[in-house]
Amino acid sequence: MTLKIYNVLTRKKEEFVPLVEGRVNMYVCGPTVYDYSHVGHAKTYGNFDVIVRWLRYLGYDVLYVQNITDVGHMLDTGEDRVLKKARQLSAEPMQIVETYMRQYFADMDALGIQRPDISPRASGHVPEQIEMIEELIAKGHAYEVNGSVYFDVTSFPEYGKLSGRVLEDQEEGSREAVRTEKRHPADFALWKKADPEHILHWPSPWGEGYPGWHIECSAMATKYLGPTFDIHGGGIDNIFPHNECEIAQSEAANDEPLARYWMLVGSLTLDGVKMSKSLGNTLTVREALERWPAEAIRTFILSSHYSSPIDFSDEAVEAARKGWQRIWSAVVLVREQLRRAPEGEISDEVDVLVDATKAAFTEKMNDDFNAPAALAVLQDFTRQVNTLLNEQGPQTSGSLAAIDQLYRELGGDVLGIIPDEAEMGADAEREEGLIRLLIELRAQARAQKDWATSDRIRDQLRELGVVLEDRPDGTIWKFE
RNA sequence: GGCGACGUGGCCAAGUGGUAAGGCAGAGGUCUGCAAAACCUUUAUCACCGGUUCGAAUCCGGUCGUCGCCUCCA
Repeated sequence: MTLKIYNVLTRKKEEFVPLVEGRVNMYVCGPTVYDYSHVGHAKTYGNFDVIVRWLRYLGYDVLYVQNITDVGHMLDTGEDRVLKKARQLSAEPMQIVETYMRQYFADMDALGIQRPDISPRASGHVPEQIEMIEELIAKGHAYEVNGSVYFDVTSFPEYGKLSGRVLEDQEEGSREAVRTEKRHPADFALWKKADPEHILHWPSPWGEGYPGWHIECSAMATKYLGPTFDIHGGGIDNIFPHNECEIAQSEAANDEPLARYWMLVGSLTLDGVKMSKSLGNTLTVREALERWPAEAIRTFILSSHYSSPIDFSDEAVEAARKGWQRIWSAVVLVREQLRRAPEGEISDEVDVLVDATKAAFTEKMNDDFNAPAALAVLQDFTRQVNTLLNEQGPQTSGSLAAIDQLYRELGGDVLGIIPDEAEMGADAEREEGLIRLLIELRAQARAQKDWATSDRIRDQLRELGVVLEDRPDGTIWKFE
């Protein structure tokens, strides 16, 4: 069974063949760190998180690079995003960058998104960027004007091959000052001369200045992954001009294809409207996490294919949360029963079920990382597990362990929606002991048909976020 | 105007040639001291029109509609 990936470059689903057997070099465009990350970031990096997890599950040795943009990303007013924020807060630009970069990692951590192997920062790779720009000038792909350097798009005939845009169709940009310097309206900045008030700047062969936005990705990808690597990812909204410019720069400088497979994820809208900094309708990851568990947000993100756009709304996330809860409840039940299960080998029935589930799940994920279909496999599995536990007496420890293991692998390691253990505080053991004690007392009350006491314990625990469920074989509990 | 997606049951969403996965919501039922959970049953011919084919949600053409990008955004 082989992995297939939809390659945006060829607009076809292709069999994945890495450059070096067993190894995957991968680059994903990262965020500009000048504000809190929002749920759009959660989708993009959550999607790639599962993609990387699946590649690793398949046994690939993955090197995952995701940049941090901390300089050069301009607003349409020509201002640097970071500098603008710094001025607003009367802070050092690098202070802003540091603050939001830490916050970005904290937010992604909270969502269970595994960190990239390398998170290179643009400001830390200025020499590499200058070097690439010099190479481009030397090869006739770039030219200098008044201390700024622009890429000459007419020198790269394949410009537009990713996004399908043709140069002649492009309308001219609106930045008058910039436009007059450029030979062609579609030419883009590799290096910008620093204005006197622009406090973030570096010396270069063309005077004091700073790198353009696109060049960082080309320079850093080349540095860490080589001139050609396996997968380049990012959000579909960056297909033009950013990704297109990356290809032009890298391929013009290195004389080699930049990436073999391009994977772009669909955008996220909020209540039907595209979330954007300029519109101000953003929902931050921290805000979302105050309302839903990380696993529920992940489940929502994974409930449609990575390449599709999704609409974030209370109802949609809530529906996903309930769907996730169903799976999680089954996991809790399995683990609870495992504590006191009779020793024994795995039953034939469970053995077959687990194998079939794994095979179905693998088939879906290998088909261009079809997480929603894989999730459905897990839902199907859950229904069968519930039936088994409810209607067929106690299962052996071998069977329960196999079921638990499958949840850990597919639900935990791959999809990241099944925690290893229920999240508990520092006094976890004491807390669990207290809950079990209360359950025991309640069992005594129930035996004496003292429903008042019994219900009081259940109701008050519920208020504390502990849900009790009475089953024929005893009471189980879980956090809400 | 150009480029690119998309339009599947009440909602979300898989499925890209052989008579429609899954989740949520709804209805009925089983179980239960009650509750919760779970399980069972139940709701679609795939925007519309035309074409190709023995056969299409799935391919081709057209119509209508939604969205993204073309300017900062993951």
